[in-house]
Amino acid sequence: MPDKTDSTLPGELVQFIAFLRTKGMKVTQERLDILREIFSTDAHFEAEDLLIRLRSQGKSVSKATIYRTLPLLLEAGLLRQSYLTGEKQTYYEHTMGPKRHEHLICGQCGKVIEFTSPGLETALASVYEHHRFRASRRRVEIYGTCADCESLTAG
Amino acid sequence: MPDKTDSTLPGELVQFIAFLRTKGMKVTQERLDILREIFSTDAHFEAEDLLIRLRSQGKSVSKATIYRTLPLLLEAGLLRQSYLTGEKQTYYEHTMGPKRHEHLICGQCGKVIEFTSPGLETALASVYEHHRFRASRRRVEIYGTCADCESLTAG
DNA sequence: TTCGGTGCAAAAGTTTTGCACTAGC
DNA sequence: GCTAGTGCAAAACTTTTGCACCGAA
Repeated sequence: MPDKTDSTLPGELVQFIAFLRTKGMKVTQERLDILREIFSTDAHFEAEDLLIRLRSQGKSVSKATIYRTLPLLLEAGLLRQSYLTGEKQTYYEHTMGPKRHEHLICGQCGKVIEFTSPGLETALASVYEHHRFRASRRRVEIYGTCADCESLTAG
Repeated sequence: MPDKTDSTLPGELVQFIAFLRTKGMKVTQERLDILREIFSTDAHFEAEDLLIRLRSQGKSVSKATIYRTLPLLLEAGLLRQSYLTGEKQTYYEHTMGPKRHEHLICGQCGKVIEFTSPGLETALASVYEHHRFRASRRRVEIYGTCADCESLTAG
């Protein structure tokens, strides 16, 4: 078995293992399986999704362990909660490094348009400075109607 | 009983009643009680809170009716979902006309700092234009550490 | 009078927890 | 070997739904 701290491992694995060691927690197979599965796609997901995906890979991780692991990943900064897809359950998405983007969400067709805006960065930076706030993560979601759906309605 | 469309009624009531009539739905005492209670404070709340608040006023509205009414208020644009306070249940807050604000949320002490930013408005307006997106509501939440907690940590 | 709305209670669905067993360290 | 972590199943909670009765239009 390769050394788990091998520098060729994906960054999120290294980060999670370091996080666990720092907190004196054990690096278990289940925790690594969950992390790997989460980072295997960019999709939003909920706890149940993760269970199904893991099962389909032959990994048998219990739902309880998933529910116990997700808060760890949030705390480690590897995961963030997302509320894009649904309104009832808790949805998650992994953090993929510094390339952050915001979302325009169409209430008609559900389409999610990602965008970045230098002007937004500037405006927020000045807000942080004014409030002496140290920002770590954020959620910018704009709900409305996309161009396609708008033209359908107008048509 | 005064005419429910009396122009001296609070705007949100007029708006809700108009919404109900437009959809051919009935203007019931329960629906009005729920709306009034929601607009009686600016606090975030969840369905259960609302039930307790209504009960304490002697209004007996069932939980089922609350759960059936909240989606109507969302659809009418009088309510929006908020995820500030908790991570599990669905939290709501009423929309209070045009005075919208964004939130800085301290992960240490839980403080919520509201802010507005003309620069942010400008940046978003240009994003909408670029994507020909018609925005109706939004959520801008920045998580991090407030100045007070930061100075405590820095010692 | 007539349906849509409400309350109640049961059901459905999500998340948490107690406990015995397993596996990292 | 010691203890944290896991799986299972039950519990705790939130939200939805079926049905009989009620009340707004």
